[in-house]
Amino acid sequence: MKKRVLRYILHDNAEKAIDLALNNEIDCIILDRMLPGLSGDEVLKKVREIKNIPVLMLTAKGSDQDKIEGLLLGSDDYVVKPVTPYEVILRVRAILKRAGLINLDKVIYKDLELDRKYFLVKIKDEKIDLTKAEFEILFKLAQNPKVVFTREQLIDAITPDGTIISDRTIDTHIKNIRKKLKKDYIKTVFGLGYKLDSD
Amino acid sequence: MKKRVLRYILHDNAEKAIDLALNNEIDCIILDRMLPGLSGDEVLKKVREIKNIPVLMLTAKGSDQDKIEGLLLGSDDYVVKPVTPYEVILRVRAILKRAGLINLDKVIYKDLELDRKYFLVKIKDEKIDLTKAEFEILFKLAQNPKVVFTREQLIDAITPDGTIISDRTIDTHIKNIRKKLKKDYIKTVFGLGYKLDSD
DNA sequence: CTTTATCTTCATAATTTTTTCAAAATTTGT
DNA sequence: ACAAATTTTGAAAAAATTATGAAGATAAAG
Repeated sequence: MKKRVLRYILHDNAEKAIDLALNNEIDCIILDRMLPGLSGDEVLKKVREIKNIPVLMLTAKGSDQDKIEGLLLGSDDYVVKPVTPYEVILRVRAILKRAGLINLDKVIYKDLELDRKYFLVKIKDEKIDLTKAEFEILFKLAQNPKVVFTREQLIDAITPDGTIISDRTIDTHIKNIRKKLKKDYIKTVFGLGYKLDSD
Repeated sequence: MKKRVLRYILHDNAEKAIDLALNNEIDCIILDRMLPGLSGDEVLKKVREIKNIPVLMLTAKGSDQDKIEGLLLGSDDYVVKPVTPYEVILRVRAILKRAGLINLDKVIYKDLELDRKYFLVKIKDEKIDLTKAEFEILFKLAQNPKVVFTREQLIDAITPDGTIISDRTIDTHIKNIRKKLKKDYIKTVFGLGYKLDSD
């Protein structure tokens, strides 16, 4: 899949938002239902008449009736405020995946490339064979580079439910991953865990 | 996360409070259960019918039954009076964090930037490596710049429960932090402790 | 069933961090 | 300026954490 920049609209003026949406290459719209001027519903309708851009509807109202209305109008998903920024990100990712704009099974970090679909690890076109546990750990790290993961979090990535295994096991997996990727992508953060970072 | 002013309601009249909550951009409500006029529970119910604003319930009743009631009605947290102002602040911060309105993991002071999520310290885009104890101390100082912290308070920041370690240990940590950040952000207040301040 | 690969644990070595200590330097109040 | 109290600092001991090789346990494959 071609690499691409994701563009989005986040605007406090309805007319301008519509104009931007229709006249630019936009991948996703996060739409607040309560805009000054036109309502979010009207914006959605106007945009949809012309272009079929994925839309995440954001609203303060929380009744089921509202949910149904919003989805019927054609928004691709619907969240009720207050909502954490992280949740919004998750929803947008899901929408973009559905629309085929991004591939969540693939992660690239520097010259490292992981693909869950084919269970493949490449480093500059050179294939690396990792075991399942090793792959899952590296994938989790690569999904959020620079973020520190505790051993417990990494255990969650390799055991489905709350199976109980020792923290030391993660150390061993990390050791083996490091040996297979010659360069040391994984940095240990003393007392906390591991992260994927070069510096 | 965008910087923003936090707005709150603290009012002695239930009807006015409801009116204010519904017709203004409010981020959080601190609600006393015993209001003249309508009860706090009723206010909460009325507000929640329309808007989903985070609510901290404040009450004199202390039975478990009350706690359950309050939470069921939809308040996000619940404290029993008497309560210190500081505790209220802590609770509100926790609520706002949960609601995604503030990010407690990040602190910025002048050209100093701490991020707990990435366990990262930057000073004007230059990364600094701190140990866990050093990070916790600097984080606590940076969270409340200009506030003087005793060595005992700083010990609390690096030891989970009341582990007993010497005051001199803090001196050493401060020394090491100062060495790593070249500029001296930390000012010692003779006879009291340390604070983060330039003047 | 046997063999092989993978996962996990364990013990020890290596590393890093935390804490203490004591002498030197600084600050404060008289 | 002096004495008392407090802080700074470098060095070293103590504690905690991580790396590693080897070996046992488990699962997968032939």
